[in-house]
Amino acid sequence: MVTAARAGSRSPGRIKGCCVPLAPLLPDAAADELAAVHRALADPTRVQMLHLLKAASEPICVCDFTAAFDLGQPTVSHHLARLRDAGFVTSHKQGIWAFYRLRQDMPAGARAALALVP
Amino acid sequence: MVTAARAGSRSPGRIKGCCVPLAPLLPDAAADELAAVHRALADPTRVQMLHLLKAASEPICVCDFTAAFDLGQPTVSHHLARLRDAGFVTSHKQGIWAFYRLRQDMPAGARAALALVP
DNA sequence: TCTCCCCATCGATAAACGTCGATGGAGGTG
DNA sequence: CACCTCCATCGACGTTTATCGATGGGGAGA
Repeated sequence: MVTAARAGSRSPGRIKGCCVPLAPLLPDAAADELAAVHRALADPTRVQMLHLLKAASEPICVCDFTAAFDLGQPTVSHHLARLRDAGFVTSHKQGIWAFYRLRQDMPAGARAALALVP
Repeated sequence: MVTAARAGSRSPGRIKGCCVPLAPLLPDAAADELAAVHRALADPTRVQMLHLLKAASEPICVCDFTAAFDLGQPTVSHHLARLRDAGFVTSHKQGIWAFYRLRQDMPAGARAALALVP
């Protein structure tokens, strides 16, 4: 309702200066998914992890992350799991070690967000 | 330390299959700032708000957001304040109403993140 | 086999966050 | 003036999140 009139001048039915018609909202699923992708990048440690992975030519093992971040190993594992759940990385075990790399078939939203990381 | 040897073949001092040299980390300030920008988009309501603002040709008043989101007015105000603190929007009061619009001089990080919102 | 190392998971704790109801100020309208 | 609307802030509550220490499994090496 309310067909407008922000100009404040003529035009009847609404002397009020607000209540412009708005664009339709995004589908809830789209907004939730976008928010989820950004939540994965909402922590400096995970930003750094993706930065390292973008710069690396080979998969990086958890022990390297643990050495780089001055954080406990369970915390590092936790962050990597979040990046994996958000679709940014995959892991594979090789002998004793677990290696993480950027996913090749990264979801579109994740790929776009990753482009913002130096 | 540890000059490498991922190939697993020759080269002494490290038969281990991990511990590749990593790229330098981002400056802490850069990682924190990036994380802060993404944290602002880490909620579906704020994603929708930016979506509406991108589509709007004029500033949007708080009462419109309140009507659009099925949330209490204090909550809407809270989200808008977060978007402002993150550098996405500015507000100005006009009579009784408070209008929000995208900042023209948006920080580079915010501008890039905003591009991900449809 | 026994032992050590790497790592994912669990449980706990403190901080941050989203939401609400209540309050109060600023600005129109009568 | 008194009254009403709009909105920012405050205090509180429940949920999520980041972090840690402890635990346990899986693989390598002695």
